[in-house]
Amino acid sequence: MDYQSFCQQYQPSKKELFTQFYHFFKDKFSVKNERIAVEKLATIIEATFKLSANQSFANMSLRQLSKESGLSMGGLYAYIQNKQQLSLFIHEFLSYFVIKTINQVTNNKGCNNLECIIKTHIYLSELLQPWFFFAFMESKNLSRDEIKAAIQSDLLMESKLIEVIKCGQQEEIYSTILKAETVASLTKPLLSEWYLKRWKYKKRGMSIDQYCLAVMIFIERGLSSPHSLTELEQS
Amino acid sequence: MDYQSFCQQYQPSKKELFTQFYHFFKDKFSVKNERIAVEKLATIIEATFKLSANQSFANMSLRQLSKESGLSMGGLYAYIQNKQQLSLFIHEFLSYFVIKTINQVTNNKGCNNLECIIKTHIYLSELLQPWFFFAFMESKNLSRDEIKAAIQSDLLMESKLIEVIKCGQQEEIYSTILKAETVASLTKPLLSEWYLKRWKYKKRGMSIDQYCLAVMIFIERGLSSPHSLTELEQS
DNA sequence: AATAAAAAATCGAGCGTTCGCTCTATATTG
DNA sequence: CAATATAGAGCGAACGCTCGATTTTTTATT
Repeated sequence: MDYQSFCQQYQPSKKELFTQFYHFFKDKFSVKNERIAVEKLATIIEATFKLSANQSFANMSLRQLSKESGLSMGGLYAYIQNKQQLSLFIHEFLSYFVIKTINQVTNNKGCNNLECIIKTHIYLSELLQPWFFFAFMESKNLSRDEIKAAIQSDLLMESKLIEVIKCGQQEEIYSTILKAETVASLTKPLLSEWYLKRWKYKKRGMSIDQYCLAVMIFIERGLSSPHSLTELEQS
Repeated sequence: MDYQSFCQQYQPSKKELFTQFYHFFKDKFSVKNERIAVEKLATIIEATFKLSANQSFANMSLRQLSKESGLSMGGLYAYIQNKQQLSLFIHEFLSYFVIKTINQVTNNKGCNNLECIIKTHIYLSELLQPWFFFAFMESKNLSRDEIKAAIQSDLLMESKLIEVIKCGQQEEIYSTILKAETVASLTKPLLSEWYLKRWKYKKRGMSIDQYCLAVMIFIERGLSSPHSLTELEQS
């Protein structure tokens, strides 16, 4: 599986994505016309990502947002009840969408190896990069319960990682020096790295599939050389 | 070297730290009495960390800050010219302090191996955890030039990592499958992980030296088992 | 197919509040 | 008693948000 084939199967169009978004929070919007709502929601959310990336969500004013998304203040408030709900919408929908996609992928193919789980997450974070970036950087606005809900996709990911690592350890493909839980915890920031520092790898000319390959090598054998490993075995 | 011995040599007392802070920006403060200034600066900066961690720097009002630090609005403004300068002070001083300490450590001992560099950074980020956390999460307030200055310590760290990895590759201790630059880029988020998710490892009962050991094993050999490596060599 | 009535969607000036910040009066210090 | 440090009410600006007026879209009727 490479990024291109993943896209063909799982990449939603903008319209599809925000149609799902609309239905997920349907009763919260005063706008009943789906066609209009989906279109406006897309511009609002994308404007939110743009402004938040530049100046953070807290520093973004709703006047700026209304200007950037081409709506008036009143028009904006047909889609949100208040500012912090906008942040909540993004967190909640992303968590829902990630969980859904991960379950889809792991059910469809026999996705019970480390490479598949890791690629799925990195590919997904590429498709929804602004969402992932926002969710990581703007979690301060949430209450305790809201955080708990938004973190579910993260916990699912971690449990999937632990599962396949433990499996590999039982089959003696993987070392048991480090606990599976520890390896999973150290793997996660390698996944976040891709959507947090995307400009860095773009600048460096590293493609997403090259990055995935590097991460896989890094996790599965690190810096170990044939030479150094014989020493390790002796100790 | 373990954390305790690092602390004995490099941990500054609160007073020492903020005395350095005071002198670094001396001409920017209207308060001339060092004893008073150092004490007040400590409470202001620590209050900033506390409030920013809860609600982000942007959502922190200066009225909250003055209350939390026990000063009036006027008193507060004897130490800062404006709100965003407070954020800038923290970024600039941390960068200065990190560069200074890394240079100290790498000069004192022959610190030319990966373990020493990595431990130095993790230990330092433990000593100054709120500073590192703040610098990571609150970089949006800075202008382009200010970012460029604040990022210097990061670039120094990366270049040190690349240096020792290349060295290990030349000595054939380390594999050359991944470029040293790539390994360094993947190593950095493992260092950030410690100060970004510190509660997670505290909850799990993992000490800082256990974490360092895990990171070293992860980087130097990943999940490779004796069994799997013979396969790798054949391919 | 044209048109009128009803419903839905949008507008934007205006409300009360809070913000960053200032400045003079007061308290503290050497 | 100077010089220094702090207090906190007050300023204009910008904030989140509301709500009656207006425009756009849908529905009903000819």
